[in-house]
Amino acid sequence: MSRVLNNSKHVSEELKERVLSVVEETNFKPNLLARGLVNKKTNLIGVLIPRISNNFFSQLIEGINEVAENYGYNILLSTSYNNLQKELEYLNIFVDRQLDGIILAVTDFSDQHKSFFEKTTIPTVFMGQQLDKGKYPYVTIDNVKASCEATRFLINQKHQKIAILAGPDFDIATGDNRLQGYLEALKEANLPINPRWQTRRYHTIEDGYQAAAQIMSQQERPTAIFACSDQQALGAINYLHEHGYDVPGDISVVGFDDIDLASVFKPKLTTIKQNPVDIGTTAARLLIDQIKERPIPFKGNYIPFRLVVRESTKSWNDVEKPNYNQ
Amino acid sequence: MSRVLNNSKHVSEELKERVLSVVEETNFKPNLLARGLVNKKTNLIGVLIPRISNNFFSQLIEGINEVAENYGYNILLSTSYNNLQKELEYLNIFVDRQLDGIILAVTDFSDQHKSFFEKTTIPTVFMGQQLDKGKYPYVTIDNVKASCEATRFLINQKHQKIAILAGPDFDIATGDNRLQGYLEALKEANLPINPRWQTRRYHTIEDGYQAAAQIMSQQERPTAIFACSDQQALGAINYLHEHGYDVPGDISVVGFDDIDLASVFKPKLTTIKQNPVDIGTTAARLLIDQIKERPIPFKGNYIPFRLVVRESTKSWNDVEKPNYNQ
DNA sequence: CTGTTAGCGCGTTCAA
DNA sequence: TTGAACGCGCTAACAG
Repeated sequence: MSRVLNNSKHVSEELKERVLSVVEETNFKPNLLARGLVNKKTNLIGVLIPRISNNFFSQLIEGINEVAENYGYNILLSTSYNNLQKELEYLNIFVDRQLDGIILAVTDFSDQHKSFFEKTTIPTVFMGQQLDKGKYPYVTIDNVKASCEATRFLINQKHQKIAILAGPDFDIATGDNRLQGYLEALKEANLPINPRWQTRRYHTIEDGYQAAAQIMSQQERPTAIFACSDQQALGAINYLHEHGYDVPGDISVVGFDDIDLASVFKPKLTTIKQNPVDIGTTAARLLIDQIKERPIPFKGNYIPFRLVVRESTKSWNDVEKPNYNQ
Repeated sequence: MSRVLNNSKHVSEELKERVLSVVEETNFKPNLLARGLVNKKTNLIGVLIPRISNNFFSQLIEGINEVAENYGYNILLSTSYNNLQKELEYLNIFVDRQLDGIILAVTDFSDQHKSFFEKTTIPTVFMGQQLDKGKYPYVTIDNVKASCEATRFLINQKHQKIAILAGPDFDIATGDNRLQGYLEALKEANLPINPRWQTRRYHTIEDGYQAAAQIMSQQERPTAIFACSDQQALGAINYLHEHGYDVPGDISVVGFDDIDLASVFKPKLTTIKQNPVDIGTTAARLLIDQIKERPIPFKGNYIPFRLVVRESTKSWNDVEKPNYNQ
């Protein structure tokens, strides 16, 4: 029976047919739990992300789902809400449930993470950033480079006073890395670096609004803002509009991600376009390669990005200098 | 051993401690597959939705996840992309994997669905609409009522020519039901019903744009548009802006869902606010009640909604009648 | 109260 | 080539 269903060799045609007809008649379904118990395989991939209701992450999942489906895997989904304890809890659940692999978008990489991944042998792929010096396979865009490019673009547009709304403190990718790219671009152009034009906040509209408020309430104001997420960019623009600034007339704003609505928003957002679905599919393929013990070509897989120039930015040469901007 | 771990009665303190200390030392983890094989329980809930990268659905999942977590369940996530075959495929996988329960957001309810659910005994809760005359437990907002309320609001605003951008043909909730509510409100007010002011399309920005194009290219144009999703509303406004209409100056637009960005968009969207997280938590609780064989009070659970009036609508009395609107 | 054993439904091994 | 027995790791039932 088992031999027929699993396409073993050395089975006579006759027996095969006989078994299959009985299978058909009795509507027999193999018990996947029992099978898993013997095979030590569950055909289940654990996906752990900070939150689902963020377009970026949900698109990652769509990508993962697409290839997982093709290979007969299903997805066990969990969300950490950026909570370290929860994250480790779920990782342990993944182990207990004997999942075949894990795809993970962490923000922070603590010592506890480290010791966890040293202990476990479950194939794992990280998304969103390189971790522990590239010890584990990962898929991401090059955040430093992307951020550098966005900043350079503003510099080419003759902006000299550029603020950045980076991700929260613990977030390496959208915080540290993107801040780094921004600083590199500024240094490269010999522009002054002003710590007061740098904020580290969550990627929400509200936080973007607050960040803009904080930056614009200072004596010296920037002429351009580079927000490390479209959400923060939208929040910032909202603040600017409410306080009488025109975008891009008075201030240019660049976002990050190119969410659905970035091109519908007024003004249409200039932003770095990531392709999260690609990140997801690549991560899933990498994971399945690992599960099947195929050699992995590269630990680090960088997914292309590109700057999409729309209407929220303007060359500083072209704007009539407003008098409230000293 | 088993008795200790499962908190059976009649275990001496001494044995308990002895066992637990060994468990501690050897870092013993029970094999959940073997346990499931015996207990016929997986502590896994299958969630099947049309797509993840839609804020409405991802919030549903967040709600489900929240209560599932509290009860020790994990989520097996699948997406149907509104594809009937895929949907049935996944439902069968859910059965094969012996999930403890299913939460499902279908758009269509075919005969194949029907026969599937007549055969299976897995506890199931539907989200988004009542199905098969309320035979199965479901959680939703009252789409007819909500749509009626939105339309009534426009009527109270003195609009007489009101168009509707409804959901796709096969979609009962955002298509049929919302169209029905719209029609009821019009009849109630003795307003003319114009089939040319009704479209049935997907809930995307692009489709909203196209729908608006279709409606506004006619001889007689409406003065208000009720879009059955914020996405369509945004697309419609985009079209209107591009073609010289002011919103709400020339045309009022009402949306549906109150997505994140509805309040940031210009003009801020008047829309029906659903609470998808509540729908998710309620569905999950209902499902767990069913799994634990607790009696379910109501098959139908209606989650409240409310109309949020912002800036995309205006009383028709207050607008200067433009000459292009005959 | 506790040690032992049967059996959950598979895949695999060992004879035949 | 194939049938039968064994064991995956657990829980439940049965003795003791």
